[in-house]
Parts: sequence; C-alpha cells; structure tokens
Amino acid sequence: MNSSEKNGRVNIRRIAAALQLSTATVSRALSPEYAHTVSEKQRRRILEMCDRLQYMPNINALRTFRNRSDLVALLVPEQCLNGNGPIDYNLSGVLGAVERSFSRRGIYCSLVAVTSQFLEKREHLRFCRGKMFDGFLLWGMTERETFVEELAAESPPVVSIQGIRNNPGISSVNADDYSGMLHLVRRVLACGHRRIGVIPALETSQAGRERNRAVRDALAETPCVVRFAPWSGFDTQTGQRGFRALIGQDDSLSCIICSNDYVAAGVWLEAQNRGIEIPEQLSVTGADGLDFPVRIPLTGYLSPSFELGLAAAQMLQERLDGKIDTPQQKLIPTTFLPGATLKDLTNHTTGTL
Amino acid sequence: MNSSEKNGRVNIRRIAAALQLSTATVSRALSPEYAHTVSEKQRRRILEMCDRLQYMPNINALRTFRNRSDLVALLVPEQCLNGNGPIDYNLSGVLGAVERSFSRRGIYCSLVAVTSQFLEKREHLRFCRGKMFDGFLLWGMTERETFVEELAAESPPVVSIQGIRNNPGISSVNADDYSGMLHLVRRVLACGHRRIGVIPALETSQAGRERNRAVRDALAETPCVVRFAPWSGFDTQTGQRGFRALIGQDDSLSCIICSNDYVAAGVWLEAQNRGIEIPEQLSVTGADGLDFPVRIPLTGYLSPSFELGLAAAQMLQERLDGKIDTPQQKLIPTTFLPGATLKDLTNHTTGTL
DNA sequence: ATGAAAGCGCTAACAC
DNA sequence: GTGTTAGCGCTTTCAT
Repeated sequence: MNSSEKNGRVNIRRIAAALQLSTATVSRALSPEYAHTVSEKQRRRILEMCDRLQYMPNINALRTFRNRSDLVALLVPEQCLNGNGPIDYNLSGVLGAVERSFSRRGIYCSLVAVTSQFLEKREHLRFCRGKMFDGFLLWGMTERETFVEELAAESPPVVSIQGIRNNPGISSVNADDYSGMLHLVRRVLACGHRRIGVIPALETSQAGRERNRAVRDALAETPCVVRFAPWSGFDTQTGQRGFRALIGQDDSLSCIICSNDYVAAGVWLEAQNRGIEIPEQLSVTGADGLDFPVRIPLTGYLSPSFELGLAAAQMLQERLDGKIDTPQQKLIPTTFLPGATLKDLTNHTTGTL
Repeated sequence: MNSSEKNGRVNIRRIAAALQLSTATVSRALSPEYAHTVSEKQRRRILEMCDRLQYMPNINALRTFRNRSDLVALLVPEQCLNGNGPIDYNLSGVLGAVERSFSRRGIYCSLVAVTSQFLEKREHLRFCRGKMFDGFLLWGMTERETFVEELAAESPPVVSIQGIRNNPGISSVNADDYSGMLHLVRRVLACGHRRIGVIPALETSQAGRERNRAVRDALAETPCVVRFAPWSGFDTQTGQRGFRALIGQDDSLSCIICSNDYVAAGVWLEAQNRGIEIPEQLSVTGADGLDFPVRIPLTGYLSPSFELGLAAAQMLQERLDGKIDTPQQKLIPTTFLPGATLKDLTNHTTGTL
C-alpha cells in the first residue's frame, strides 16, 4: 500500500485501488483518446467512482506530460493599470474578444502588467522556459520595451496588438490608424477648414506615429495654416494644455485635430471654460471612438478593438495549433464616426468627400 | 544515460549532468529555501549553467509538488463579454485592481466567462478538483447562477464582488448601493421634487435590488407622486423606452431616477430628441459614475470599482495564505456626485440635505 | 555539502 | 481489455 492511499488525498491511485484496477486503466478510461480501449462496464464503474470521490485529474501533472499549459498571457504596459481607475477602454475591448475566442477551446488567458518588478524578475523568461504559458499577446507595446526582444528570442508564439509590428519573429494585428486619420483630416479640409491646430500623438507608440504621419500627409495635400501644439500625448490634460498653447499662439484656428478622444475631451473642456462653442466657433476631432453616452459626440474614427482581439486570438491559436509557422501581419480598418464636433464651413449641405 | 539527456530538452537532469552533479543539488541550489545548503561555489556554477542552457524549472512540475498553482480566476457572467464591445466598465475597474494586487505576489489572474459551455463541462469543478486555480473571484453573480453553490461546496477560497453576499461559504465585497441610492433620492426630495419617475434596476442582481429598495424607502419618507416605468434594466435602451413610457403616462414629472448612468443617458438622449432641457425642465439622476471627461455630468453616485477589486484581492489573498479561515463580508461606501442634472426647485442656493 | 533513491500525480510503451 | 513498468520533471528524505 502506497502512502497516497492512506491519507485523504484523491488521486488516480486512490480510484484504482477502490476498484481493484490499475492506474493505467483508470487513466485510459478518463482519456478521450483511449477511453474506447476500456470496456464499457469498467468505464462506467470508473466514472462513477470518480464522481463519488470527487476526483478529477490534476491539471498540473497533465501539463507536465503534455508539455503544454493551455494558458496564454496578455501582456500590457504598466501604465494601463497604473491609475486607480479602470483599464484602458480599448484594451477592454481586446480582452473581451480574447477571452471569448480562447475559452471556447479550453484555453484561458491571464492579464499581466509589465511592471518594473516583472522586468527585474525576468518573468517573461520564466513564462517561456518554465512552460507557464503557451503563447503571448502583447498589447500596446512599443520598441522601447526591450523585454520584447528577449521574449521573441525564446521564440514562443507571440502576437502584438496595436503595437510593435516590424519584429520579424512576432505576428501583429493593428488598426489601420493611418487610413483612419488620413480620411478624417481630409474630411476636415473638405469641410473648408484652412486654419488648423494639431495636438500630436506620442511618437513612442506605433499607432501614434501612424496618426501623426497621416495628419502631416493629409494636411500637405491642401494649402493651409497648421499649428502644432508643443506637447503630445493621449490624455485629457494634454488636450487642455495643448489647446491653451495653440489658442495663445493663434486664436483664428477653426479646427483642432487631436490624437484621440481623451485629448479632444480636454480641448472641449478648456473651450467650455472660455465660452467657446463647439462646433459653432471651433471644430474638434478625436480618434478611438469611446463608447460612452456623451454630450457632444466627437467627430473621429472608431478603433476596432473587438476585431483586433478576435484577429489576434485567431492568429495566436493558429500558431499554437502549428497550422502556421511564420509570423503574420494584419491591418484592420477603422470606422469613420461623423459625430457632431466638425462644422461644415462650405455651403454644401454635406461634406464633399 | 537517461533518454532526456540525449535529446535537446533542458531539464534539471541536463543541468546536473553537465556539471557532474546530482539533480538533488541542482534542485537545492535553485530553491530559495535550500539554497544555503549548497556551497557558494557550486551554486554559482549551477546558476551559470542554467543561464547558459536557458534553463528554468518547469512550473507545472513545481505545481504538482506544491499542490498550488499561484493562479486565481475571475469568473464573470457571460453577458459581460457578450456583445462585440468592451467589457463592463465597472468590471474593468475591478480587473485592474485585481491584477495589480496579485501580480505583486507572483499570482496571476485569468478572466473566465461563465458560458453555457462552461456549465456543461462543469469547468468550476475541474478548476477546483484539478488544482487549476487556488482561489476564485466572482463578479456580479446572482443567486440564479446555480454553479456557485457547487463551487462553494468544493470549499476553495471564494470572494464574491458586487453580487451574492449571503452565501455562508463565500466572502463578499460589495458597494454600499443601498446607502448611495438612499442619499441620492433624499437629495432629490430635498431639492423639492414631488413628482418623480423611476426606471427601476433589475431585481436579478444584488446591486439592483439594493438600489430599488433604497428608492422605495427614500420615497416613502416624503409624500410624493411616484411613477414606475414598466421596464427595468441597466442599458441606454431601457432608459429611452422607460422615459417614453413615463412621459406618456404623466408629463408633469420633474425628475427621473434611473438605475444607472446608461439608463440616465437614455433618458437624456430621448429628452434631447423632444427638446426637453435638462435640468431646466427635467432632472435626471444616475448611478455608477462612468468616468469620461465630456460625459453628461450626471447627478448620481460613484461605484468604488477599484476599491472593490483591491478589497476582494486582499480578502482572497488572506484566505490563500491561511490567515483567515472564515468568510468575511465587506461593504464599501459610494461617493455622491453632484453633477449638473438635478435642479433645485427650492429657493435655497444649495440643497438642504 | 552532496548523492541515492523514493516519491508527487499522471501517462504510455509493452506485455499478455 | 488490462496490468506492469518505465517515464515526465522535479522534490525531499535519508544516508554519508
């Protein structure tokens, strides 16, 4: 008699002993693949006993065998979980899609923030080498995050979402921010705006660079006066400070193009303080399309967060299944949101674009 | 020579063989607890070799030994991830706090939706019996979710957040929705409103029942006319339909009390359509306090989502650590938000409450 | 300080 | 069909 049969622990040996069977038979009866090699009568007895003793195979033992954890991690920059508030709105969309996609297949996803502690402990290496996660989703990672190189060097399946897209070892799924912003700024110009303020996005993020490039490209197509705010960023405060700087520099601007909805909200707040009416006296555009009931819906474009998550999950799944060996890249279109913060300065009823 | 030393796999045997040591010594050198029993020189050699061969202990093997996974699951109702949109705003706040609290201690959290597939496969039992997760957080679970009873019967550490609070085997952390709504409705009455419409919350959720009870209790304190919408719910559409029904029934109402901010936004949208100005002609109150800069500044109260997450994580941690054996209950206060959608009908400059 | 060997819970190749 | 046995990767007791 083995020690594990004496004490209260329920394990495969306990079930086998209770039925005077070998552990191998029990193991087979419980395995979908080999269940048919066990006689129907035995199998029923075994399942009944498992039920009675509330036995289910230890998942960690299974995982050492399969050399697979059926777990993936969604790694996000620390600042996403930094404040005492909710997680980033777009991340939230991605997360919903990821959970839905994976749980269907019995794979679960952990949300992991890349903190300084994470980096010190080199958790990403432990995750790979210790077989903790089978694959990784990265959200909003920039080239500055040097751990990504180390992660890629371990060559696990990795899909980057709204971030790094030029790493040869990593698949990527990104919103087509360039086209989204290009169309938006063209619309601004088509509405007759010729004195335009810009509060740029941070150049540190891929999406930011794309948006900035699109703004420059679109504005170069039509002669106009353009003022750039001395600050860039993605938050409301950047919008407020940016607006003060722009308006101090040139109070004849008719439209402010912002890097996202939070920045646009900052402009809106500051404009309100000064009694400037939007869009009557000033137009403002955003980006991302936060889905809250707001007073004035921002003209901008919608980031396809849910679709990004779905696509990334599918891509990772295919790499986990071994269907695809080489990293893939994917670009997902954004959706223009007409909103109500862009005034048409021409005499046409609708924009001409 | 063992087979595992022939092929490319790096495991503890490989490290031991490379240094002509026993696996026991390597194991000790890598264990924080026993590292001191290995000579400094050996330990250094071992660590170097691990580094060189990129070895880290297989986490799943460790877990079978420790009988602990250092993993927890956050279980949420299916409908939270149902649409093609982001996850619930309040859940998002909880999730951020939970991740932060646990990752500090090397514990990671998986988000798991309780779908019909989950229930069919009885995943909650596998999670417990298979030692997949050490503990569970439930978010927004009602008594209708019968799997919770089964989960509790396995007696793992469980903390319910914004949900079931009367299960003797389960700890709970809830926002004090009753007090929050009670004070809000008293404020409405103190502002002189006596003809009041109510769009109730769903009775299926704990928070919903608390809010409804508070509304009834507060309204019973002062004689007034009260109309209830024939629908209850938590979304914008409920607000729109509820408002149409209320206004069709009685167009002399001066204030509509809504079950949350989404419902209030629905009322606001519908009022806008009819040219009814808020709060000049009609007051509206919400609850939850969605945090976006240009949202309608609803009079209502803020749900302490982040604090709920922190408290729940701490409670679960204490149960995991064995510091506490018995389930605890905790109530966290809400914060009144003055907003700008409640008109003071009295002649006082401020409310009298 | 180190190694041999038994053990964790489970699977799978090989007998019969 | 079923049992025996070796094995997965790692820990830990008991020697020396």
